[in-house]
Amino acid sequence: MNESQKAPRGRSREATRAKLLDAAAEVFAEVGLGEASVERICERAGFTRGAFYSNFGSKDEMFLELATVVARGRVAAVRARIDEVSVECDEPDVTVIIRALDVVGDDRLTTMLMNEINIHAMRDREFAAAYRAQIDEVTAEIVQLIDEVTENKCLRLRLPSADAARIIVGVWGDISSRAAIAGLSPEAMAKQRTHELGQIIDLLLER
Amino acid sequence: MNESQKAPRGRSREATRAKLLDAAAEVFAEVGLGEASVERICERAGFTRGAFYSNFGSKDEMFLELATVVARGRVAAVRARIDEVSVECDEPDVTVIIRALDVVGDDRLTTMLMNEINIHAMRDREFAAAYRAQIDEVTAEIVQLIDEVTENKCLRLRLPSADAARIIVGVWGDISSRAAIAGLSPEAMAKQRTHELGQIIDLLLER
DNA sequence: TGTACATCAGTGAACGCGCGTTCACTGATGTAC
DNA sequence: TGTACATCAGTGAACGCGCGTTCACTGATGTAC
Repeated sequence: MNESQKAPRGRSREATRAKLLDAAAEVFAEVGLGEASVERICERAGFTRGAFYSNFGSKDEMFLELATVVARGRVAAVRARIDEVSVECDEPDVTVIIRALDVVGDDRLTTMLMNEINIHAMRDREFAAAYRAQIDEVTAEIVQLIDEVTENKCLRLRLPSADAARIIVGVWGDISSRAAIAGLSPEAMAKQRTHELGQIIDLLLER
Repeated sequence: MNESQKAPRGRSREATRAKLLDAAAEVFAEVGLGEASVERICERAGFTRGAFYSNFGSKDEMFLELATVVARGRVAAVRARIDEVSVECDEPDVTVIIRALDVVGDDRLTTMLMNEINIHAMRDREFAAAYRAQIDEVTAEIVQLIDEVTENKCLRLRLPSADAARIIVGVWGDISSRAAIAGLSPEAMAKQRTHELGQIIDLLLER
């Protein structure tokens, strides 16, 4: 409260950066890195192009920063969700895994942005290395979650949990992409995801 | 032989179109639709920009045509490969499915192009409809193949073959993407794909 | 077969628009006395 | 508390480059006689 009364310089600069990054996330998702103009990003954020270059070195540099922020955010979101879910039900069910993956904000636009980041990683070896590290972190979280759940419920996997996690993360991405292409509503998207992830988890479990 | 002696007008025009499409496939894969310049495509194909606009209405129009050609080619390749494999061994093994999927030319660049097409489908509803139809065709081929193999070998699936095919196609795409990001050599890529697809197929089979 | 003409695929110069980027400036915020 | 100055986040005009697209032209190929 009393922090926002004055809005000190550093704070408002941070806010500008954040607004520009948010706007860029949308525009990059909508039209891709190449077609996204700095003008369009700034317009959406409510600033002029000067503000952009006062905060970022170039369009590409900003894309890399955004990609890092998004990837870190994703790791944090999954981590937070896992803690939350673990607290909610101290005797976790298998569906906990699904719920943990149903990260907030994993909608059409986010899927498109993730795909854009993904393909950029294919094109830029240096960026790819950093990006893979982030993916590995997410996967590691899922591994831990799987181990926790299977142990608690005395379930057995048909594959090492690392492989299982990799498959789940991969299928998760594929489901999101197909849902985005199909133009499903957020609810339909969530339902489909739950169903298909459920199938995969069933497959992964020993009968 | 005697066909190429004269190279009649229609023929050479077709060849020009094909060269431009091939070059475009590479450039779109390398840098994406937005960053790909008509100049760069023409340079690689060995033509001037005039030739481009003599053959295609615009850059976007060409991208759509390319996407259609690639998708059709993919359907044809899987179909051909399936026939080929079926003929080779009249008592097919499960690995037949894997071999059928290891379509020729499914390398780094193709994966990047497929991802580019994929994300374009997320952005363009009309194109998405046509694209989904092509994917469904590929999936239908896989369904048939799975049915054939499982019947011949008296194997049982833990899921309806339609779901199994969808999972296989999805995982296949995910594996290709990760391999492209990891910058694996074609051989390493193929090996990884075989291994991971093998895992999935094992999961799908009743023990 | 040879000649005159028609066709048209591909050339390359030109256009003008929009882009990424720069920079001199402004005015709100923070500081010193 | 009030005043004078310093700072610097964001403004907006300007630049020039490269792009997508156009079009008058060329010369190789095909056709008619």
